[in-house]
Amino acid sequence: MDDAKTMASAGAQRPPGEADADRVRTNILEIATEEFAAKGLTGARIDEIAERTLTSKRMIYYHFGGKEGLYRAVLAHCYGRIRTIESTLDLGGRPPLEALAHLVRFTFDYQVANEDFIRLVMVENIHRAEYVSQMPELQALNLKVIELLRGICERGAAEGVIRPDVDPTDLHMSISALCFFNVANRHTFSVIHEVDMMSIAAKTARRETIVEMVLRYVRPAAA
Amino acid sequence: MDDAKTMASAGAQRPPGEADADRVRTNILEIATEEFAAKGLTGARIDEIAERTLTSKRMIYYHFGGKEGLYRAVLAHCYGRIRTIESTLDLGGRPPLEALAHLVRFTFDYQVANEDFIRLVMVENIHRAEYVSQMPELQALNLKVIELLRGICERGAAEGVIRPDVDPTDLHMSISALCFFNVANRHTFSVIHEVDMMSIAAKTARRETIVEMVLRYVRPAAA
Amino acid sequence: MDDAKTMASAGAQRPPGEADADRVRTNILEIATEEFAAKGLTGARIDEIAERTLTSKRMIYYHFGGKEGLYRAVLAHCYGRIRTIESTLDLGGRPPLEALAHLVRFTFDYQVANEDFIRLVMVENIHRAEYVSQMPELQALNLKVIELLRGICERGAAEGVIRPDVDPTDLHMSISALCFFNVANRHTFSVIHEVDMMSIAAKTARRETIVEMVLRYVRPAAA
Amino acid sequence: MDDAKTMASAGAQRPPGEADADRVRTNILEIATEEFAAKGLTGARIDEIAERTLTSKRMIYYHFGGKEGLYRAVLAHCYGRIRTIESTLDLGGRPPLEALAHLVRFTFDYQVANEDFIRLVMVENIHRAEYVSQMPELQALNLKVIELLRGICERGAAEGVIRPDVDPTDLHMSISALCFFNVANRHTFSVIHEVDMMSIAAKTARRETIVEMVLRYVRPAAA
DNA sequence: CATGAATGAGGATTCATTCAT
DNA sequence: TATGAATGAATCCTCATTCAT
Repeated sequence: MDDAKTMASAGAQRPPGEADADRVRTNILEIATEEFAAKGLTGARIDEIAERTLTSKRMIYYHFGGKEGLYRAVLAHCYGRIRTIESTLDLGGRPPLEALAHLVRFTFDYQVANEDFIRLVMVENIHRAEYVSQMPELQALNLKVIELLRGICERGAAEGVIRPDVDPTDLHMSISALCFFNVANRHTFSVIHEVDMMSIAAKTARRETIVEMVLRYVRPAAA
Repeated sequence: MDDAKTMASAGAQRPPGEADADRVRTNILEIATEEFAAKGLTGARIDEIAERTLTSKRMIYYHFGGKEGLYRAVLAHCYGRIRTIESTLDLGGRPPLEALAHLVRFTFDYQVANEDFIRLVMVENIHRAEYVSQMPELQALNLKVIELLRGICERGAAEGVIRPDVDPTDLHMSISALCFFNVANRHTFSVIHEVDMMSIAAKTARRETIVEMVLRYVRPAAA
Repeated sequence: MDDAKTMASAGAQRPPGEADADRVRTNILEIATEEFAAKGLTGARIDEIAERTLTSKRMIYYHFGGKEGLYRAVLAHCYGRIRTIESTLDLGGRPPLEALAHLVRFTFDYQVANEDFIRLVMVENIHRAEYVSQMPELQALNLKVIELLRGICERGAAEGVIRPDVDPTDLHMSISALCFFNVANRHTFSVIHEVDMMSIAAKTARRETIVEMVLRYVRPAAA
Repeated sequence: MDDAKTMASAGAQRPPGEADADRVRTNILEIATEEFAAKGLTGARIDEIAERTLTSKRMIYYHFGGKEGLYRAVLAHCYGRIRTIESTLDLGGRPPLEALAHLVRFTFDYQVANEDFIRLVMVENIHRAEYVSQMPELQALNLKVIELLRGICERGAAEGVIRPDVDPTDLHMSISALCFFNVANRHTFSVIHEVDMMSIAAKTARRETIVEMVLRYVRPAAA
């Protein structure tokens, strides 16, 4: 988020209003992400978004075309960020099971730290993925995480510490499911079951349950 | 629909208007469940619900007070149904691990068969459980499933086939998470990863992965 | 216009709000006719129309669906009126040429008296008949005037006072063109040519020119 | 477009910017004519005009002051063109009736070929000639056609082939009305009466009807 | 001359809810 | 209980025009 701003004040060889426009767009995008995450596509109000930005409602239409265009831009931005962040993951040197545990903890922590993103995915699923399906740049995003998991599985199978029949995509789904639920469904789950899911202790405990679950799942029966 | 009518006018010793009113309420509730599940609380339209109903918009206000009242009634009805259905589960005679596997498969199948309920839970989480928190009858619903799991865990621990430190609520969360994701996030996941999640084969495979994951998680290390 | 009102206060055996609703619709229609005729479809403002009616903007949407729906209703109403009015024309007893002259004068007078209708037709032509083409009830309106002209031509031909090769539709087009121009183009024509087209004298003179032109056109060369 | 550029930069002794400015003005004017003719003054969009232009929106404001200024310029340009074109008409040598027929055919053909102009006149009449009235250069444009008609009538009267009481302006109005209708009202007329007005055959037939009508109108009764 | 960005006032439309009968 | 009509406060969006560079 801050990158654009930093770059703008630094580089400055480019056309005049460009840096400003970028800042305006980024600003709108930030607020819109929060609003759409908080209230959904239908629940969010263009007026409220505009009010919270540094510019006017009119600029939302100028830069993003409308409510749907803004929502699409928010989706694109959020999905884009994961790719970027995933790239920072370095699992190279670790033994397979340790790498896997690290990946699970990373996923858990990322989702906990990015509730907005989780909620946007929920919102998009309420809309039956109607918008991401129409965004070619998001289809087959080919998240690096799948490749990482494939590498781990292959190395682990070679070393005999991971069952050879574990499917990377299926494994990713399990990890995602376990981590996602903790953020997405925490509100109803904690009310219905009267349990705490927000404290650091609860989160840590849950995270380790998930790590354990994943490791036990991939390990060969006799390992 | 017609069944309700038949039953109502047949079995009833009560004043005629009462059965009618019941039928009207049930009818509205069914349509509203579909609409709220399909479009969320903000996205659903009172006019559309009324139009699909056998009665008029006025009746929604008469019986449920308004949009929020109707939404609350829908939540109450859906959560109530789980309790009812859970009661039909008979795991008594089975050995612990078999009972657990059965419970997981039941949970998976129920969620697949009741997408509307899953989506309503998503919707409610988007609203940060604002409505279920205000419904005393839903708080501490004490779902029977927790008791079932506790029984399984205890019997399993006694028999040495389940680790003694498995927490029933934590286990329920894992099962729920794995099953829920399959319905809730199927739209985005299948688009992003270009995988099929809707075919019977895909569902069955996924279900067995989940069973496996849960069983491996609870079994003692050397079992 | 007044019919609905009259009937409503007279008949009164029907459901309660119906007469009122009719009056509301009629009122909106009247104002809308004026506004669309005065400023065109794009130029007219829903707010202004609403302000001039006895009800609110919301009612326009309730009864007519929107700006286009209202415009369509206005077109339907105006075209419908001609049919009705044409039916009052009684040319039966007159000799062909006299009947024709009468019809021309009637057309001229009707158009002069109904400038709004003329302007709506202009507006619709600016829109390339986009709306009337989509109104099945207006296509092949089968205006009675064509039948009247056909009758006149046939009788006239039989009596030898009208050329046998005059086509009724072509003749109608000529009459329409001559009358229409007088209302439709009066503003630019009178400015460009500095002539009066609004005085009663000017209108009468013009009307007789048109009658003359039409009669001379249909008469056999040697008649 | 490119021709203009070539010619401008080639033949010109003038300051280079001037030719450019001319080119820009002409380009804007052409596009604006199309847009105003297509959608009317209210319906046309400055943004759309600018987009279709080779330059930017700013230039419209620079050269024409705004939407109304541009519309005025378009009117001036179109009316100016008729005068120019009318001047090419040479009826001198022909006998009066032949000259008249020629003039009618010319008028008809010009209007068919210049639909944009016809539509602009319609648009201006929708605005009750509000703009042409305020353009001194258009008032009393003294179209040459009136003079031509006066000449024809006088010669014809002298020769006894045209009634002496035919008024040139009135005759012009009749010719205009008959020709104008064919272009202006073709959309509604062809829909309502289910007739073809666009084919070459239909146009030719209609043109000859008009010629006939005009000639019969001016000829002395016994001619 | 040229361009992208910005603006405020206006304009069409929708929504949950209530009223009259 | 039932129904069509009515309402006002939003809500999304568009337009002609101007500014900064």
